[in-house]
Amino acid sequence: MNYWLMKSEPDAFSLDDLKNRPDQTEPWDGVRNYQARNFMRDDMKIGDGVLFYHSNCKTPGIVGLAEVASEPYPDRWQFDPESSYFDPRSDPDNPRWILVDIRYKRHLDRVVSLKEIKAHAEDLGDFALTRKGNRLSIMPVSRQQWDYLIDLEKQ
DNA sequence: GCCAACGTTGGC
DNA sequence: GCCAACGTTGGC
Repeated sequence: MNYWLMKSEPDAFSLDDLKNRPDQTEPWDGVRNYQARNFMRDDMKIGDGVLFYHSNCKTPGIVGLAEVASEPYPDRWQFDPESSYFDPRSDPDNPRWILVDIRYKRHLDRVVSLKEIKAHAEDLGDFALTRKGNRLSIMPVSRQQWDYLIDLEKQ
């Protein structure tokens, strides 16, 4: 089992939005970054743990838990010319953008903020979230980091 | 709203 | 293949 952190802007799609979806499940569409795509396409397995992170908001941080809920499959918006996610260079026979579904698990009792995570950077070790200039929207989390971050919730 | 970081694009 | 221009991300 692998662990991940996935960023979302709450104004666009929040953890509450995920919770309120039918089956509490949503395709993680709109990813147009190759590194993030590769994680979804090559490394994610059904049941993998997901830290749901709110970015670009008042208090950026981890707000809850989700899980990978599907095998990888093509993002349909890449073929829709009306969509802002349309990619005219994606070949339907060999789709460029691949996603997985994400299912809601629970909210944390409180937000574990980026500020707080940074304060524990030394304990967390190498972590994409706290690396300088990090812009990845999907990143791997080690088991140790997962446990540590969820432990912070209770402090 | 600002701006640093950084990925992508396209001319050459 | 280089690299300047440009667009986006995302913290602050």
